[in-house]
Amino acid sequence: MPGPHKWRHRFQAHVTRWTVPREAILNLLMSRPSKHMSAKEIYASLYRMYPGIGLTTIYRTLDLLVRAGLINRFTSGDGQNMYEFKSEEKKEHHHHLTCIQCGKIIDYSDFVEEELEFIKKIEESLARKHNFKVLGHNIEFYGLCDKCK
Amino acid sequence: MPGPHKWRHRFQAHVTRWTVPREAILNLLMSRPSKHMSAKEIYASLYRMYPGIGLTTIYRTLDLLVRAGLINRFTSGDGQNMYEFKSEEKKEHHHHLTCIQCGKIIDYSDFVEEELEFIKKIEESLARKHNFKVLGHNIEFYGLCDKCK
DNA sequence: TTACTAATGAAAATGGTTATCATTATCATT
DNA sequence: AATGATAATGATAACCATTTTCATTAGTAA
Repeated sequence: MPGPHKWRHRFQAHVTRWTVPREAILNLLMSRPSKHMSAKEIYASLYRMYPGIGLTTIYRTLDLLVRAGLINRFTSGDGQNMYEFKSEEKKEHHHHLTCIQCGKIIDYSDFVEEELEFIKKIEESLARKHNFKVLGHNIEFYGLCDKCK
Repeated sequence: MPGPHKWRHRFQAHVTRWTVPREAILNLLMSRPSKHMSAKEIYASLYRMYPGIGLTTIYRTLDLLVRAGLINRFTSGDGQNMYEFKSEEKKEHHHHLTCIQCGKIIDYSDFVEEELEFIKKIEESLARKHNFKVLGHNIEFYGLCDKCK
């Protein structure tokens, strides 16, 4: 039986049952804010304490957490999805810098104000022009990190 | 034996031989600027005129074209890669709007000037701060299109 | 405590992409 | 134009992240 949890209620708006795997996965992601992990990495991290949790459940729970808005999903360069806990603080809004050589991912969070302004302008324009409801965005830069240059 | 081609020389800076499949694939992408196609769609489109071209070669050639800077690759919402001919005209610089419901992709190219300014600022900052050489970026919005709202 | 059924996990399936390798075709040289 | 070295091709199998299936387990309301 899983215990109480800060996010339990928010999560339960999206699913009916609060279970051990769901708590474990959410805890793991929360314990490392803005740390990117793949489904397999999460599986491996949890294996010692929860050997019973299967990869399938990891995937299903990550889907739920994304839908509940508690974590972000983004595609790393090599085709697999990465997940990270979504902080509520605006100052931690950030994007990713991916090295196309070694795959290293750097977070950056400069120009957040300007970016938000820019994004807002675009969203308004898109809504007007294409009658499109913008729900989110991905901004990502790629290139070569210091070691791979 | 493949024929002459506007991009032949540019392409050959990256590979040694100019072949029929390479010409066919490049021609197809060029004939539909800013049309997004998956490897399979390209395969299907070429099948009537070139039944001998295999999917493997499509993938390999697309890689080459991306490396040669002649086409763009981006990941569509459902995980597969999409390709489009990269126009040289700055005015055709654009990004994508993906409907998370039906998968429809809309190009938009508003605020290009502001965006380029914004991007440049970020790239400079990243280069300075992380000693990172920015080679490109992806900006993508997702949400609900008019039909799926 | 019970009963309902959502959630789980093992295994198999799926699907896009990549590796292998024998065969073919390009192109500099003859 | 013919040759030959080897880059490129294509059929097949392999790969690998993710999803589906389905029998079993466990949360929750009663």
